[in-house]
Amino acid sequence: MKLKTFEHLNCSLAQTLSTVGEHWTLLIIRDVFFGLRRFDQFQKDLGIARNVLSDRLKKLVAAGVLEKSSGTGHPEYRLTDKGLALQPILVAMTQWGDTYLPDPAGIRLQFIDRKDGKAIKPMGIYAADGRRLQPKDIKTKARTSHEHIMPL
Amino acid sequence: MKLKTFEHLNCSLAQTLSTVGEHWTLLIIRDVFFGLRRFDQFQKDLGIARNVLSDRLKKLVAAGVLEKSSGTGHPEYRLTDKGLALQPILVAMTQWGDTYLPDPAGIRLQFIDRKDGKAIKPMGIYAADGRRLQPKDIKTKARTSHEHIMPL
DNA sequence: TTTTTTAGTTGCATGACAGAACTAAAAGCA
DNA sequence: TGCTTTTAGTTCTGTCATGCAACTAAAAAA
Repeated sequence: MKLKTFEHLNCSLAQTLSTVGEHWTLLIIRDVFFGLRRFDQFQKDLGIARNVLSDRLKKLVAAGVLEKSSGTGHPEYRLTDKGLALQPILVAMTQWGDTYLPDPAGIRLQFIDRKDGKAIKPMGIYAADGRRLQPKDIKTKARTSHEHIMPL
Repeated sequence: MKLKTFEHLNCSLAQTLSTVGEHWTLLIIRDVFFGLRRFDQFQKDLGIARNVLSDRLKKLVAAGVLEKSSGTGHPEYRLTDKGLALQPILVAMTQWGDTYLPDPAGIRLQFIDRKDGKAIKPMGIYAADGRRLQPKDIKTKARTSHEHIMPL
């Protein structure tokens, strides 16, 4: 039996996971944000099997998250706008890991605003006027049906 | 060969993915945010295989993301603080899906601030003073070594 | 008590992944 | 130019993970 997809759930989170939720996928994208561009760079950095890497890169290009350079020379992979827009997800996951699964030796890395050299505002959910919101402060309006305390 | 873990990468993103990056895991957590509490509710809502659901719930409890009610009565699963802190990740993934993998019938759901009924500020990366930052506006300081344009 | 619902576990078939070996094109070098 | 090395994959094999159905046991309902 094939691996079940999430498409039967009409849910934006499920759609996102169908695109970038497979094993290794977000780490490959991280590497591209890091500046890596080529097959062997990803392979060596992550220690991923070559056949799996090949499969993931194909799917990411097909999904419009990565762009593969065409023409002569060795292929290079870059983020499209769609791929760049994943940045908040990656930063949020990184900060969660830093907080709840810390390295005993200390914080692994910090995100810095180039302009003023200060740390970015921690990822979180903010109201239109800038107040920080907690899970219970939020409700959702669904196109289809009912409201929940905090449905996703 | 076993499924390779990400622990050889000393990276907070990899640590997070080791905890919540498996197939189905984030959708189960979404369901708990939704208010679902019990085994069969998750199973019916997601259509996940029962053995896999059983495995994922055990791991999430062991990781401290979910809490299983003890004592008499049917077991219930709830989010710990560690689990509640995943909310920004879920919202960011939901919004990315809404933007880049939209439902032809329109936006699936919106996140609303209970206090004023307004939509939340879109997930993104903000400077300490509130400016919105783009990928190239950010650098990182790593404990270990070099700086990158936007390493994660 | 009997029945039904809930929460799992077990067993099997197949797909997905890890690892190594192989191939072909591109790049570097004599 | 020809030879070698690097890069970017593909192919092959064995094993793990997942999907599905059937089974069990405890709790709840009747």
